[in-house]
Amino acid sequence: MPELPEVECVVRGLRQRIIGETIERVTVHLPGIVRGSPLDLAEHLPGRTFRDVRRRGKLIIIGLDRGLSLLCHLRMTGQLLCLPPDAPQEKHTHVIFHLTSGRHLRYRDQRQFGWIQLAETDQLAGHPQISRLGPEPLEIDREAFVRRLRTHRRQIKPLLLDQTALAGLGNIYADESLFRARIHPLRRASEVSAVKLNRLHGAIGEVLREAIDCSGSTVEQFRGADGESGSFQDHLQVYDRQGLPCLRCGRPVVKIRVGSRGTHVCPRCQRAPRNR
DNA sequence: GTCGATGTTATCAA
DNA sequence: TTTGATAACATCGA
Repeated sequence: MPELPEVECVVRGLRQRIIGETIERVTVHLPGIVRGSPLDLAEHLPGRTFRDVRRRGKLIIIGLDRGLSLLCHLRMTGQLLCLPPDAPQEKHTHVIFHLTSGRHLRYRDQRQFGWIQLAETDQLAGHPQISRLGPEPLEIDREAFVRRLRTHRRQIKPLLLDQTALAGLGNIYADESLFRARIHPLRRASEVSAVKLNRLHGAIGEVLREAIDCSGSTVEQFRGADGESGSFQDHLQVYDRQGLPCLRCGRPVVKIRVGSRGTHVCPRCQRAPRNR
């Protein structure tokens, strides 16, 4: 669930709530969630203070004092929640950071695909999770975006989902962006016209910004850092609208499979490539 | 009960 | 270079 807009909202929420807070102790209930040694958390974190919270692609980077950082990837169902200590401990709560104010920073993850990792702040640039990421879709300019995409012969949707090509898009916003740009997801990137790639750059920026303004999409169970839901799911134009009329032309939206991902398209607005 | 699907990504084989 | 399958896991709906 959490793609760039959702992760951005979590980051903003955390920024409000944990900067300046100090960690008192850490309890790890499911060691598998922690990359590296889970014992390191309990050993190195007490006494550290949160300095800043950033995002790179879908990765959350939490800076602590004295040279340490905490990386967190939510993958499918991860949640980072900053809550009062008396908030009921929900199912699938795997790690709890007890803060000196008494509040808790809790990591929850139903499917347990996400992870937390301790890293040295000055080594972050070379960290494999970070160094291989493509450009930020909200920062790359139009020319560079077009240049970058059209060098690939791949189908455009799997390319958009490839975090080394562009960092932060997931299934929902890939479908929404392609719909807005009126590009069929099976089109080879190298065969999409410059006009349409330009339009795609604009569409991605629009849809991501709108989603951030709506606090993200709560499609399954996404929630921000204080447990709030997003509302962008009410603005989705194709995602999960199979069988419903296209908002542009009225023809039914169809769901197909692209690169083994469920994919939503309007067959009239997004013309399929001839071959296949 | 069983099957298929679910927003992510790493890895392996073709 | 690109693709497809598989796997990690829990849950929901048909």
